[in-house]
Amino acid sequence: MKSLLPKTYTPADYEEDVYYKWESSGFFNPDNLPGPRKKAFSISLPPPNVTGKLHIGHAVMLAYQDIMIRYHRLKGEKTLWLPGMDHAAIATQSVVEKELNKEGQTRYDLGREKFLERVNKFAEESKAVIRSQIKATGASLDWSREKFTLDKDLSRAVRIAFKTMYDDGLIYRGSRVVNWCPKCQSTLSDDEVEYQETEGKLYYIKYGPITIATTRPETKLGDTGVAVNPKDKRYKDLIGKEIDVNLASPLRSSSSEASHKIKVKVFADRAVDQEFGTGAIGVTPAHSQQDAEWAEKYNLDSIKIINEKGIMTDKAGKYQGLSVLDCREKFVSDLEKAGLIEKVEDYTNNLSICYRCDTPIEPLPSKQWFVAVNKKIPGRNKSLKELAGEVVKKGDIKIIPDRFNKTYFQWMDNLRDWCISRQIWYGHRIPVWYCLMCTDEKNDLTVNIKNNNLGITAEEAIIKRGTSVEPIVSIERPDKCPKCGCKDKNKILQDPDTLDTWFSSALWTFSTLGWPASAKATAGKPQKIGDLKTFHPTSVMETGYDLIFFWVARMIIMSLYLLKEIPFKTVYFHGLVRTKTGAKMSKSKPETCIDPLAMIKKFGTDALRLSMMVGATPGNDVRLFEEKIAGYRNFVNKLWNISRYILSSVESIKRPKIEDLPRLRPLGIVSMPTRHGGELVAERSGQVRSMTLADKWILQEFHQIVESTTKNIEEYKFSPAGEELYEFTWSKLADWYLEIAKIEGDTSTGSTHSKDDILLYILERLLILWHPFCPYVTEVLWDEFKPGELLMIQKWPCVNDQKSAIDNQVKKDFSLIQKIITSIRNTRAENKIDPKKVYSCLIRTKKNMLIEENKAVIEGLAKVRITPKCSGIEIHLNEAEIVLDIKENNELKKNKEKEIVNLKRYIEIQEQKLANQNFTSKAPQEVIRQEKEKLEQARDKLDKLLS
RNA sequence: GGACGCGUAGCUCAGCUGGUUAGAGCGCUUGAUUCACAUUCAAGAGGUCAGAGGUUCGAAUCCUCUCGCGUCCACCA
Repeated sequence: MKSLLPKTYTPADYEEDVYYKWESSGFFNPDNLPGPRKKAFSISLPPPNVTGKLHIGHAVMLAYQDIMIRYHRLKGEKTLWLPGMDHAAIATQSVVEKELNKEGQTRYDLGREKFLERVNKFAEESKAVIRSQIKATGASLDWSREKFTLDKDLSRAVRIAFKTMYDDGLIYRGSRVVNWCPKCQSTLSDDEVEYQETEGKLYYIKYGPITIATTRPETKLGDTGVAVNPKDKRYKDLIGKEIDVNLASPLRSSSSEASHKIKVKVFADRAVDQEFGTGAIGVTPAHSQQDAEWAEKYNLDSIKIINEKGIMTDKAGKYQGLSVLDCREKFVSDLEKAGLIEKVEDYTNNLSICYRCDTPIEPLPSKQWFVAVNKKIPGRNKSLKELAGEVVKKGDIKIIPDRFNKTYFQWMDNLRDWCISRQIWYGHRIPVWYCLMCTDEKNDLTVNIKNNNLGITAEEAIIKRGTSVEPIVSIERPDKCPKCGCKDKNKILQDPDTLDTWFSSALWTFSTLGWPASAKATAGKPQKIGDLKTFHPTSVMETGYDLIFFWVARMIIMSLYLLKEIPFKTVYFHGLVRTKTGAKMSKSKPETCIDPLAMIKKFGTDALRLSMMVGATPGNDVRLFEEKIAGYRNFVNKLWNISRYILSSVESIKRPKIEDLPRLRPLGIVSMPTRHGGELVAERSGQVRSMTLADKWILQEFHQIVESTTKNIEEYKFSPAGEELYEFTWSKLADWYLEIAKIEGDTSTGSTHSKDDILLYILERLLILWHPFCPYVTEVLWDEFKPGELLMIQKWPCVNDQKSAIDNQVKKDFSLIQKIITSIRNTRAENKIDPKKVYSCLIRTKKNMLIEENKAVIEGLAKVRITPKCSGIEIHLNEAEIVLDIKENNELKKNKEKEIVNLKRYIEIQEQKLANQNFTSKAPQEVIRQEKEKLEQARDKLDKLLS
């Protein structure tokens, strides 16, 4: 054995070297793993955004996934964990824009090309930072397969996906009211809109014969209708009529500028709530999705009065050029002057805001690209939505915890067409081109250039907003216009927009495995080759429940559509990390955030990982704080010292080199206890010796923990797995067995019960069991144990049924020994006697042999000397009576009285229970037997206490 | 408005396919400590399992309602 390990484990001294050792071994790559490994196990890492650094949420997901990956690798499976990062379009672009702003510039100053260079540079730097931070968490990712959503091949996958969908009619360009963020200068999908309760006003405005109520008076300048409920008697006569409304006073000023006349059509729709406001709603088709739907249904005009910058357009008359809020103020004041405001109430409304920048969303009409989710897919007679709902309903994809099934279905059922075009520069540019020679507007290139402040060329602006330009959808830039044959590159322009970042993320499980090159298109299911064939569908998708809609649902949609198979078999949702008081950790309040890297530095990666896993239930949030992490740091140190003790004790008693010790069996087969002439024995170099009760007990407990850990991990019960292993390691192995081993295994006193083989046998396998949870410390210890070997590719222990059968007698007997020891210790402590003194002690029991066999253990651990005769304090256990040679003090007497009262009460309860005929006739025999036994034991004990 | 989660020891949480005198870690109290570990060891105190009904021989666990906390979805203009 090498030099002794230090007393305390200092993670920072080892972790980097260990990771280097793992990575350079090549075993993160499944192709290099030893053995046949027929079964594959794969996880695609949810790609972190290249926006900065790792946060605690990443650490959680990495921990869960690494546990699964390491477990399956140890199980002998072909295990792939594929890393990558997401370009995170808007998020990344806005980080860089902020940097630019600090330098006094905007992206428009740089221009598209220069700006993208800058973002790419930032992304590359960010990737390097994140990569090293991920490594710090111990994640055993196959870096040779690392991907980035903007990689060449992945970008091509995106374009192919787009074209395939376009050709199938599942992607279309349409003019609709979209969610527009005036700050990001882009559309957002419905899922990217968040809601915030805001104190506002509800204005009652006189609309000719009708009064309407609104929270956004300025939009009334674009009203073309008034909606009422069909049952509402107040407005019955007006339904179907068109009314003229003048939204300013003609009295004060005679100039036409001062008045704003609109024509509104009154219609009835059941969706209108009669109770709200006046029961009449001004309808603004251009600036509300709901109103736009009505406009289509009731054939209303749409007047765009707010532009992309949040400024009133020329259609707003004299308010043109004002910001929305300025316009509201001015307009309300004008209305007031004109006497058109009936009243103003305080009102709390749910303001829609951008999930990235919290800016209020401005719904406005725009020509954008959409994914049609309700349209039947040609040849499949199902829509994307139906496809994605089905696989979860049928159970092809299992969601853990299953309550998220409901969330999933609800979202899927209500899903509307997905707006995928974004007006930002960073991302996958839409694979669509337009031929200027084919458009009627080719002569209008100079028109409206002044209004173009979107940072795109005038040509692009016209193309994008134009109506008559035929899109050319193509995977690569077309050489010529398929329609007119024009070959002039300057006349064939690409759509300036980019795709929603979630569009590329939706392809993640397969675009990273070589799709589409690795999937030959055939009439039926695409034929897969290479990695795609081996690793897709992936085994598990592990992510936070906050991504269920953004990402998980969309991956399911895309995989089913493009590959005709599910992207993953199981979805495991972990909870979000919160502070000790349950508050959300938010980037805007750095003081609330736990920095995973700081914790790793302070307590070690293993401790951080355990603190995030143990005590957490799937889908429920976890509260994390330093004391908790420190607790697991202590545990890791305990494991360290257990190993240190075992390894050094083996050496100290002059064991031969570890290699020379009898190998019980090759790893992977637990074979320790064998029956030999009816007696459990250890096999060692042909020599047979009997095992003590403690030996049998710890081996039995160990085999149970091998089984339960395996089962727990297989069933995604990571927290119970960790808890049970923790309990075994600390309470059973360290606190009991090691202490006993010190006594029984002390060969210097003539004992013949050397524990070396059992200790090494357990330690070897225990390190493997712990490895998925705390990879670093176990690997360091393994190296001390078996220098030159790598723990991460050992074989996971398994137990065959026969060997793991529980011998209840062993359990009972050992439990009695424990109780005897504990009760003596307890009595000693309560009587405040000399802790060092060895007292005489008499044990009366039917199991004399048992006491005799474990005499040394009892004497050693309870600090007593067992004698045939003794008087003093009596301790009454169910199966034994103990007399300790010490004088009783008052405190103990009080305790005794208390115990008598408790026992009497308990006996009464048990008697009543057993006297109840309903109980005895209906409860199972086994339960009745147990209850009777408990009653008997309680009575015995009471008798003894009273005697 | 709809759906979901949570409310168990001072704190953070397990347990919840019904049957233990309800568990863990931290904290607290008492004591120990060359001999693996003070990031330790031994012992202890501390809970009418949010409340009220119900089902059952039996409920922390199943059902109903109430209260409190939180989340998601929809959205009223």
